Amino acid sequence: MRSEFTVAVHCLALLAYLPDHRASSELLAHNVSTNPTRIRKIMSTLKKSGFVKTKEGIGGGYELNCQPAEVTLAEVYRSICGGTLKPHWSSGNPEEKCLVSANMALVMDGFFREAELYYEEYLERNTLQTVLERLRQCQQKTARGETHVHEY
Amino acid sequence: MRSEFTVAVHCLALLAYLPDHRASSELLAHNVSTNPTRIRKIMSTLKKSGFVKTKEGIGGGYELNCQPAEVTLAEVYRSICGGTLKPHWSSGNPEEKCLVSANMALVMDGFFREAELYYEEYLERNTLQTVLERLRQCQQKTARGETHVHEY
DNA sequence: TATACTGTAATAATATTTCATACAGTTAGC
DNA sequence: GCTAACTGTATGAAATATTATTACAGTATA
Repeated sequence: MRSEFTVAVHCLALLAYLPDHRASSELLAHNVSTNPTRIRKIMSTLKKSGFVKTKEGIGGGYELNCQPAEVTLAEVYRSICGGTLKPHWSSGNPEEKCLVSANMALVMDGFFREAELYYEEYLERNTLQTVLERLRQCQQKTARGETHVHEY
Repeated sequence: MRSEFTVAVHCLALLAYLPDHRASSELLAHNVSTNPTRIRKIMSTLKKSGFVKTKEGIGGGYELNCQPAEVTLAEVYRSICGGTLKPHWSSGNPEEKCLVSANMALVMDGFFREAELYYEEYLERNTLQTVLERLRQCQQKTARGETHVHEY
């Protein structure tokens, strides 16, 4: 579920990076290395949260609907997979009389929920702009001085 | 992988809770609601990190080897599943010429690694003692005034 | 009206997680 | 020494979650 967050950030970053800030699900899918259906599902969620606009029909696709410097990763995270840091599996058994077994699931839920807030606090400090900056830092490291042909 | 953390905390908390701080993998497995093999694997890791002592043979089992108030959840977390917050799936394709596609995996890795530090920072503030306290709070809420028979 | 899109459902393929079984090695007590 | 009750670990099966594929209805453009 957390890889959906990666995909969402990737798509938003790519839209921010592209000169016209627009792309189809097929183009996004190829760039992300996944399939268009997955992209459409995730972008559909991002649309509901207002990060992108969509246009159906010929010449349609997805268009960035926000300022890269103003959208934090925490907002994207919550939109896509907030509350998913706790594991699916739960420990103990509520039917048991033992204090530990009966309540451990509940207690751990609390810890995971609170820890997630700290997690989000970090994401809060980073925006789509930060992502673009880090991408450009990669470029400087791997191909200092060279110019790339960008094949979207 | 993060549910292993839950199991580890559960086992350590139970050992801390039990009067003699000792239990076999079978007893732990039943209390946690899982199988002894899983418990032994996790406890084996906790042993290597020094949180518990083990004794093989008749009358053997696991024994707490630390002070509940001094062991933070962050230490347990790192012992069991540090570095597992980033998803298995990676976005993009390093072979692509596009800056975004080529480097997104690397950039997201960085974010996940740093976010995990914030996550651990929260766990740092909580110890096995905290877990026991929260368990007792559950008891107060659900069965105020009643005495429980504890069937380990 | 044909074409190129999104939105979404349904299902297949794959990967991960959890469980079950088995057995070698260890220790204690008889 | 022998047996019984443990841990440590390997291996494979079962259950579950994730990702990919296919299909098609709805929409906008030319």
